[in-house]
Amino acid sequence: MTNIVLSKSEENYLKSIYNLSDSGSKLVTTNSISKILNIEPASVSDMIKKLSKKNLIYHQKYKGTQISKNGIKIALQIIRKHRLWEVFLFEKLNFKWDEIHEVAEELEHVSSNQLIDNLDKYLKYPKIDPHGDPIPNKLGEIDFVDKISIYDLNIGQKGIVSRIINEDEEFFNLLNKLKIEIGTEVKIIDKIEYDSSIEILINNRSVIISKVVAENIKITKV
Amino acid sequence: MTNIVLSKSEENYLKSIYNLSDSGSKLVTTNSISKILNIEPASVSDMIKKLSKKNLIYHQKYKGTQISKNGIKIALQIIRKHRLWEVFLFEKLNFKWDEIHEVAEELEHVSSNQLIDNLDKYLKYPKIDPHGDPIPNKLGEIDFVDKISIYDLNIGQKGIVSRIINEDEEFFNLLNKLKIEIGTEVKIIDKIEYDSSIEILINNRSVIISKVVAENIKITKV
DNA sequence: TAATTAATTTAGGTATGTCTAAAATATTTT
DNA sequence: AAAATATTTTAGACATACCTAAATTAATTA
Ligand SMILES: [Mn+2]
Ligand SMILES: [Mn+2]
Ligand SMILES: [Mn+2]
Ligand SMILES: [Mn+2]
Repeated sequence: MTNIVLSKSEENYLKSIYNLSDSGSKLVTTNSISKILNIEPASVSDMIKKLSKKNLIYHQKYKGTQISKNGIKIALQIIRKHRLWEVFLFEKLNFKWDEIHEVAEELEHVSSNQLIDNLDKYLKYPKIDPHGDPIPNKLGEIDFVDKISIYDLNIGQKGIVSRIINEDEEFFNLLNKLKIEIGTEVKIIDKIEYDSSIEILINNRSVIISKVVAENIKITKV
Repeated sequence: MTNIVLSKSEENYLKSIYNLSDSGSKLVTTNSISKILNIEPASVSDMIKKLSKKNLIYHQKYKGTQISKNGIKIALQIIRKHRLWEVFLFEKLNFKWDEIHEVAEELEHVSSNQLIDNLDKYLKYPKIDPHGDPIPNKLGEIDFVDKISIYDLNIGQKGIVSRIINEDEEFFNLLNKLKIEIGTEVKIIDKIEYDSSIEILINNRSVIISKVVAENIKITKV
């Protein structure tokens, strides 16, 4: 139980690498990390060396980076903290959908196990965060996640919105406008060939959403 | 309303300088800052230069440091955050008296005005933290604080415990053992000349506490 | 396959916040 | 008022986490 202490930077890298790797399965490129963290590739190379030395990732020069078992464990704990804080901000402090992510990005680095476990209990052990993302438990166990988006449905099919991928403010504004939230039922009315946009039915209103938007809204088939 | 962004270090220095200065009235020595932050005097000198340049403190070489009006304003906001988080941890997350300070020391540096204002509202605008210290409001206004300790009472006088100065774990353990908390009534039975300790009555039990302990428990005269 | 382009790493540099050792100044003791 | 001691500052280093520019390697295109 030797609890390694990582810097805020190291934690952010680890979380990003985990997210980019599809839960640890894929190799991650230096450039992709650079883009997601807004840090130059040269600096990413530096940090990759550092995390490799700590055995949190494996790295082959010029080939790519893979997160280690231990790295995954730590990444999941950071994600757990991030999502629990998001629940807290949303449910208890009345933050809006698009306001929680940025603050959680800071709170996730406060390092106290007691803090996060008591918060978990206080929130009654939530299974998902306000965007529908699953919250790992204390042991790092995490629920299955819906992989089908609105874009994958056929005409006539129905789905319940279960997860919102993108956390941009712009995207949330659009969802608010469309009155789409976790639990909303959608039905595919038409698929428009011309620009791959999709006509859907929400609460008996018909709207057209672009392909990108449709792909960013995961659903459970009904 | 140009909100200056300070580093965690700068914030900690500013808070310490404010605390050491008796709310801004006294000059603060480099050594005293060094001791309280556990940082070498040479490093403190460096930071003093930095904060001076930002006009948060005034400094005369070899003479001492005074916190500026602006510095006080910022220090009070950090203290506000610290104490509100302590209330949250104590009341909502069931932390013990002696566990809250360390975690609040980290949470106080999360920089979101919305976060702290919503937290304040959620906690129903508490006036004091779990140690009895007053919480500055959004404008930095702070209530009068009791300056009389148990040690200052005469034999036969009564007081209500209003504030606990020291935040050491050891000290809290002692208070728990003595069953002293905020609101407890104490009455001075005797003053023991030999070692300046004091015999007091708590809930009809008589105990003897040392001078140091008596000085660290502030009271309101009854 | 050779040339070009893209991705990645290395080399060398900067700001921040700390340190130790030495110099400068202030305070206390004799 | 010297001398001794204590406090504070300066000088020079170091780790962290970034950067830009150049070198290396890989991938793509001609
Ligand atoms: Mn988020
Ligand atoms: Mn983060
Ligand atoms: Mn405290
Ligand atoms: Mn602090």
